[in-house]
Amino acid sequence: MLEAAAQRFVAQGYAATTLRQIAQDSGIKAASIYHHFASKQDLFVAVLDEGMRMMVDSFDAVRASSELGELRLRAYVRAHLSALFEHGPFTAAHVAAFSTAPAGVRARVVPARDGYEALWNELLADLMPAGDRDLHLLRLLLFGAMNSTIEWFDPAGETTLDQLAGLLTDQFLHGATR
Amino acid sequence: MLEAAAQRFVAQGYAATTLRQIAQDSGIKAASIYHHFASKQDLFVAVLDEGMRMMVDSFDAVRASSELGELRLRAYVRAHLSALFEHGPFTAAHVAAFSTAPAGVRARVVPARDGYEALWNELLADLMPAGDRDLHLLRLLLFGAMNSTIEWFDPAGETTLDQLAGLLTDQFLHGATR
DNA sequence: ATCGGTCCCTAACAATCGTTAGGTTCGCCC
DNA sequence: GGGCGAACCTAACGATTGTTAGGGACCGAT
Repeated sequence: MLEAAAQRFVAQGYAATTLRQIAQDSGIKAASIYHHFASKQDLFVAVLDEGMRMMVDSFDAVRASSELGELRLRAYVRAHLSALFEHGPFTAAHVAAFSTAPAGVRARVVPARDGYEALWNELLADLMPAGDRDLHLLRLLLFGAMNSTIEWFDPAGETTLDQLAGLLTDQFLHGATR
Repeated sequence: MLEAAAQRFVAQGYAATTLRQIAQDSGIKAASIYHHFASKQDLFVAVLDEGMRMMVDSFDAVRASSELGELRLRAYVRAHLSALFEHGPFTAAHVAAFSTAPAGVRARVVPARDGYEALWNELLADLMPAGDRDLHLLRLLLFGAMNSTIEWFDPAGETTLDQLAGLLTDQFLHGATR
């Protein structure tokens, strides 16, 4: 049921998604949702929290690997994309539907979000030390590029996720000109 | 009234925005909107089309300038950001609310959207000729980075729009490492 | 055998939505 | 000065929304 909800939230956003739609996708009736969640807001928060948990898990999995230097960043980018495209609709729901939720709901997800962003800030500070450039701003640009891929990238198309991760990492580190 | 509508669509998305809200912001009643637009969908399309028109205008203004090479790209990036932050909420509405609209409404705006994207594809092909790299993919990454700024950038903050345009251009062309 | 709890149902609630019908006011034009 | 259309109003429509009340079926434990 959580998965059906996530899929709807990805495709339609928070407000446009109906509890009756989610219920039908899950093979139950709308009122039955309230046996598992106290409100639509709670259901939404549960979906987004699950999505964020998966991103952190993906991140931690790379931490245990032994890649070095540039390949290391590439592995993290690949992990981020993997959570977005390969680990169910939860993470995609977080990225796509977060901004469509009312402010009150968004605030409940921000802490988990901040935690993940902090991981990336530390990662970039670790991989690209020294220099007066603003790593926080660069991280935001990287996130913008990575997260926007859900709007156009098709993992079943010509380009593979590995290739996309490679292109993203290479472009981020060395730019579009070679 | 179009402006009030755009502001609401930016902040809340399509589905969560009520005609009664837009009407109240405009100092009229909800039913009076129907004297200017045939439906909520038409109003939304009008807002997004206006936003896209402003982006194209911004783009064309740079075309008339005489910047060369790297500075030229930077001027285009600055123009894109300018449309996003300085030319009213229409362009921001397009970027932020497009994905929150039902598919039928989105389809009506796609042509104008495609036109603008084609301008950028030509621009990049012109500025960065030769090379087997996929300019279309790189353009999507650049758009992702640029458009995501509406979610966090504050033009009244420490960093100016000029600085942000510089950082974006530099990072896109030469990467985050120097 | 019966209790408690889980899971789901039907039926309905008040609220709010986009939209329509019909009327009023105002200024412009012949 | 009579007509006309633009701009706005009030009032209401049917549909849909999130949510609640109350009940039935099944389960394992007592």
